[in-house]
Amino acid sequence: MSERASIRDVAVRAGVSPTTVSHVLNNTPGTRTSEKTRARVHAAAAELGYSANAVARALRTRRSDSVGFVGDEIATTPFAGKLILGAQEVVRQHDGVLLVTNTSYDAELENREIRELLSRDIDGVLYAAMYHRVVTVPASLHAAPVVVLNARTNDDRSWVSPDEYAGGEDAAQVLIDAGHRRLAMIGNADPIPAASGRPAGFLARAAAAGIPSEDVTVVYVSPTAGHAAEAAMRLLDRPDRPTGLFCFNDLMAMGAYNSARRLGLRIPDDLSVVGFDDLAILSAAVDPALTTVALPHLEMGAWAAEQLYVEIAARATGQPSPVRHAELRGEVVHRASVGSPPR
Amino acid sequence: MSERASIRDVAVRAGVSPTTVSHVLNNTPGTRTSEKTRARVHAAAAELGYSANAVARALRTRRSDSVGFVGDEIATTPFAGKLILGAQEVVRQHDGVLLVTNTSYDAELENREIRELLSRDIDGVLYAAMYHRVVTVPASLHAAPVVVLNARTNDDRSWVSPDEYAGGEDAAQVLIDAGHRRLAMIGNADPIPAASGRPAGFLARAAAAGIPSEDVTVVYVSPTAGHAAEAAMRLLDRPDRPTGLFCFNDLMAMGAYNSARRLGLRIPDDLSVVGFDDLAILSAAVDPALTTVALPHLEMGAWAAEQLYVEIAARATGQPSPVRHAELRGEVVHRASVGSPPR
DNA sequence: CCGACCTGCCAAACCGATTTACCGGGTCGC
DNA sequence: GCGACCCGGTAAATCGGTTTGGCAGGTCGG
Repeated sequence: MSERASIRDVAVRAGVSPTTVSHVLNNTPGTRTSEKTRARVHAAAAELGYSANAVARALRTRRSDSVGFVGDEIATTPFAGKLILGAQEVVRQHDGVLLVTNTSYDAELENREIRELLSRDIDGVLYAAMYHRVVTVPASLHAAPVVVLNARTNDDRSWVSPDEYAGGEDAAQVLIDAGHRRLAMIGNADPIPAASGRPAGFLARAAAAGIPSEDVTVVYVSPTAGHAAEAAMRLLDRPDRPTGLFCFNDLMAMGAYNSARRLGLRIPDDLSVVGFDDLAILSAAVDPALTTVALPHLEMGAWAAEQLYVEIAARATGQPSPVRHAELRGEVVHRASVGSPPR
Repeated sequence: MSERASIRDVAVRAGVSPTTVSHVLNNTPGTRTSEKTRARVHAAAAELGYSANAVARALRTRRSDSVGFVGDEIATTPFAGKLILGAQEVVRQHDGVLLVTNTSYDAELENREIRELLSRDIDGVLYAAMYHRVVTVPASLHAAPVVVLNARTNDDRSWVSPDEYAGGEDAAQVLIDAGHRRLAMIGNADPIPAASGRPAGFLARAAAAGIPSEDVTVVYVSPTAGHAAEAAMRLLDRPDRPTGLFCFNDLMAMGAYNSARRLGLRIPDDLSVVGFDDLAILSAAVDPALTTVALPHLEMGAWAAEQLYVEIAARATGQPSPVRHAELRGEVVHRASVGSPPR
């Protein structure tokens, strides 16, 4: 273990001082070193398999090349993994490392974790929510660069969230493209951004396609498969039923699937269904596989990490943090639940 | 940012030396300090909101209170989150922090990530697989404490994996308890531990319950919903069909669901189905909700972290690492896909 | 020929903790 | 009354890097 080479070892082997080794290996701007010496240093470092001790460096430079990822729940959705992965790819390019913590919606725990991160001189934090909502960044983070991920905030901080409106538009477009002219949406009655954005986009696109407003229905229910099933039952159990149905999320689409089955409606022959979220495990496994609007988790994670590095760099040069916001559009994943309208 | 109090600030305020502050705050064994002084130090630390800089401490002690979590894929399954969460709870109790990395089954990337972790003086690493298999710990980790998580290894290292045999037993028991006497299993033809363990336990328990061997069938197919559906078709499309069906995993159970539906068999009235994995999103959403054997991810994560800390402590005192192995039993999650056998 | 300036390199300070080694002063035993 | 020992505490070294502030020696312009 302890046989790791230090900068002194490299210096001795190259016949120079540690200062020079540091300058050469870091390409420190404003320093000069002859080509010959540079070569000797590089050779010595390579022979010893030297790589700088990140802890020592962090102590001196007050920069640890590590960023914290504080999430509210990491265990129950596959979303967390995608957010983390997207962020990680960017962090890796910066030779950094991700410190992941989970707060379980527990404010006290969150503060303890944040202290723990701060005591490690992290360069910044990604403050992530597992579903799109409005968060407030804890006061303990006031001094650190922070980007809010998969959420928005009223604090003066950068954030990135899904473009819910565009998602609603895209869902409508899928149905319209398939030829549907009688549409419905089972929405979410909760007061969260997605619950208003998705139907707004859906309605707008339907209107833009010239579908009369009496031919597109939106109902709002509690976001469970059970409530969605009831809503679908009411929506579908009549002769002039919609032929294209957009559900607030994939889980609710499963409720619609069940109701359709009970009513003897085949998907996609009698009814086309579009979901939201792209819970891949679920939507690819059911029969028929569910066409759905994916959430751009990978992209959001990457965007947030990029932005965080921008803010970290700004702070390093003493400039104010450039606050930015983004709403990213998800892609439609075409599977088998959408077809032409009946007859 | 830079207004964080240092140990010197505390020392000045308490009118003592940094040495004493360190002794008091860490309760360093073998040192003596008067009650009065201790009180002053604690008061000063509290007033300044002091907490030690973890980077400086790590540099001096060569112990960073951080452990690496290196996983092969973190984005595609909800398993990763549970493994991480289980580990994290233990790590947190040790005032540590988890550095999460993802290798995407890419050996070169893996080595880069490991170097990155090692350069940060991590205390040990959790080497995690997302599905139970046999792994070999990369050579670059030879000097560090390592516990293999959700996998086993032939290297001389600790590991923890699911008890596949017990899972197979439990699945059989669920069906037997419900009264079934004609059983089948759709197994996995891949050469992985789960593929042999689960059927072995299943068969053993069926035999123990006195079910004649000609009444329990096991077939092995490629682990996809499609292949499982075909297998289910063959298994179920005859009069003496089994009434209780165990599927290698939840995804394959979905295939069986589809075939049952095609054959006009109702679940659980005509056919009872037990899955494996407890992909909660999936199994709770389908109709009927799937009874399944859960994988003990949380518990494995916690076990691995505990064991890692044992090995870290051993190393600190110069003892050899106590290598241990564990196979943890998952719990049966009872939902709605198991009922009494028909008639 | 002198001073200014450049080149190439290094010694020492520093980051913030822990750990080692030691030091006054009081107590105790004899 | 003297050495041994305990008590409560501190100064300085240390971990492994980076950064600051120079310092020889050579070159160049005037």
